[in-house]
Amino acid sequence: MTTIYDIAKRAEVSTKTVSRVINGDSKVKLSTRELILEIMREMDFKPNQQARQLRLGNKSGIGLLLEDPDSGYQTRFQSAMLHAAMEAGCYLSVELFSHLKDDWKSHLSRYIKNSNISNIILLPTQCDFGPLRDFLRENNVNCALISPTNLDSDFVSIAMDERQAAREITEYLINMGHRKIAHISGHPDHSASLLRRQGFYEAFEMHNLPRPRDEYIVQGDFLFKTGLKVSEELLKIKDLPTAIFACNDETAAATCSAAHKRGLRIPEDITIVGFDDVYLATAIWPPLTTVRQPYLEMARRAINILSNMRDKNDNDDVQLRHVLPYSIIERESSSLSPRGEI
Amino acid sequence: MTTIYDIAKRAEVSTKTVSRVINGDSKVKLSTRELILEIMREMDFKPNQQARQLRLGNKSGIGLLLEDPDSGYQTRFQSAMLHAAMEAGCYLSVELFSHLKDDWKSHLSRYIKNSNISNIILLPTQCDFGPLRDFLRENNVNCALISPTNLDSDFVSIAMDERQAAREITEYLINMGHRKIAHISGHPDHSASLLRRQGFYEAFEMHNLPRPRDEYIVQGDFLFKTGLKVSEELLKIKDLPTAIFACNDETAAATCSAAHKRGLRIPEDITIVGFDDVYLATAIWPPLTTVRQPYLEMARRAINILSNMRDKNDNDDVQLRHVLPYSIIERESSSLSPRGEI
DNA sequence: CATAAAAATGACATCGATAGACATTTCGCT
DNA sequence: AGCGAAATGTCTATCGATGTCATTTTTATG
Repeated sequence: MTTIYDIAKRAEVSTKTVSRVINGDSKVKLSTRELILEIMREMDFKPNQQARQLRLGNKSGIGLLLEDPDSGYQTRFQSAMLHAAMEAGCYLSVELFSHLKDDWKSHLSRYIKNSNISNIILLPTQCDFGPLRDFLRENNVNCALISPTNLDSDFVSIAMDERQAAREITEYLINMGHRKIAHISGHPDHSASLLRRQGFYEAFEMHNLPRPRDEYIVQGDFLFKTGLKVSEELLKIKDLPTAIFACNDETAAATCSAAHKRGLRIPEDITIVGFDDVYLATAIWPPLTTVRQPYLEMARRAINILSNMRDKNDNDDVQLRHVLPYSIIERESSSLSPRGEI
Repeated sequence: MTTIYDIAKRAEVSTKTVSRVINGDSKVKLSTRELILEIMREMDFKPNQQARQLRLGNKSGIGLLLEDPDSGYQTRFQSAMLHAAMEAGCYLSVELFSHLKDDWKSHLSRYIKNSNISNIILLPTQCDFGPLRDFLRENNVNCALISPTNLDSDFVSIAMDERQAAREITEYLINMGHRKIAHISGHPDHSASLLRRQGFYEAFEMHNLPRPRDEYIVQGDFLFKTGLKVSEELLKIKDLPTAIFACNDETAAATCSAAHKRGLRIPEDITIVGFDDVYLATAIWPPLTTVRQPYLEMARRAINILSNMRDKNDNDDVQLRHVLPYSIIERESSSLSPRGEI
């Protein structure tokens, strides 16, 4: 293993000077600096992080807690985070974690210490679990909360406007001539479910249209399986809706399956739109019209904030709340209302 | 920060004894050992890994290189690896990595040094990239190769029998009465493509059936998009096959889409089967009959081998080649041949 | 050219845990 | 009581990099 001693010897300087060069510390004569850099390159020297961080005492790792790797939403975020980390030249440590297990504290504290983590990114719905936030706060872990329901006075939150997005995609349906629009909502404990449903209703209000009847509002929970069950029920209604806004893409995909099963053509017979824009959205037929979460942008924001924070001491001027723009992605699962009338 | 000094003080023993307990070193009286363990638990003490590994000089991290997080296969493996790592009580560091970029070496060497990696799990097709293997070998990184084409005398390989699985699922189709069976093969550079196609042909030979005509064998590349294109072509053939064996689930899903588009019912009009059993397989309608890769079993094997290897010095007795059993998962995308005859 | 000020560099202790070489204590047993 | 084995302690060097403070070299100025 190459150490700064080897470099120092080759460069005929002291280890301290090499250290100075590594850390861009005080003034080192240009010629020595370049000589040392050249030698470091030649010998493919990378300072030992263990030793460095032992001495400096600063933890630096960024961790991402994943609850359910089967969820398209979490998968998408994970890959966006990995990309963003690569761009930023830092490393992300991904860990499966569930706050529902009763030994979550010891699990987490082991993880933090072993992986030298001082920054953690929390996804919904863990980002809203109070005891988790408190535990991390007590352990001096910085957090970035992705789309939290409740803000935190210490931690940065990065989100998109779920309600507005839901309103906008509903308005899109209204503008396509749809009036009989159903909604399959998400898990009642997730705030996103509420926000998306609120946005859905708002669109009707803004267009001075009556709210869809209760029959058209059914309860899902973001999962494909449940989506399949409830959408099968929904499609048994005699007076079928002409469009369905599903709380997320998994549910929308399930709705497509249910529609296919009943021999309904999409979008000719029924329009189906989703939310999130996960991979699944383009891996089914027809590809889903949906709301694209700004995954990469959110990931970049999170990674940059967290990796800059450790440099500064004054974290006071960090903007705590970030809302990033989403976009509506129009694909082939939606079309004009078949009757083309109100 | 709690150190062994704090523990020693509280337990009224020397740091040496604490160290002995931590490392299960020489004989420590049962009562003192338990006292110390109890105090460590109480004070939530975890030995500083930086210091420990700096002293011991043994790298320990296990890394997983991901090339394409959009691939269901890689996603599945990743989540299996995370699970297995959690079970084994170790940490997995996931990193996006492409051997196609020309700075892959420096990227990798930075990664290895920064994350303190001494074990890496390679998925197809990176596990067959010679220069990568050599580079890791030179850097004293232990590897576990998942489903490699070519074995390695230094590295463990963990695989399933792709050819036999392909044969078996084809036989399944034959036994269901299908004779006109098409195959969409994978990317020509992946050995899995070849193996799966060979298995496909083998099934016909074993049943003394003529090989399907060339028209029925088309070239895909494992991707949904390509699958959509080629399956659309395939379904234009006048004499349609009654079953299609797609090289993987993404391609099978695309084939389902193409079939839906043409108004074909699955499985009534056409049977479609995939390979891999990724999430997508159950997130489309109908859910796919497919071959299940033993993800978790392979992950466990890989993690266990790698994390045990660092304990022993004699790696000579490690079994180099592991072949794990797959299974055929029958779902609703397949049924008896519509004509029920030969 | 002398000399103070500024710039560049070096010697050494230190971070937390470990281990080697011994010294010392405790304990069970005859 | 006394012996030997087991248990534990003391002291110190070490891993690789960096902070503190002292020292050397260079530069500027009268």
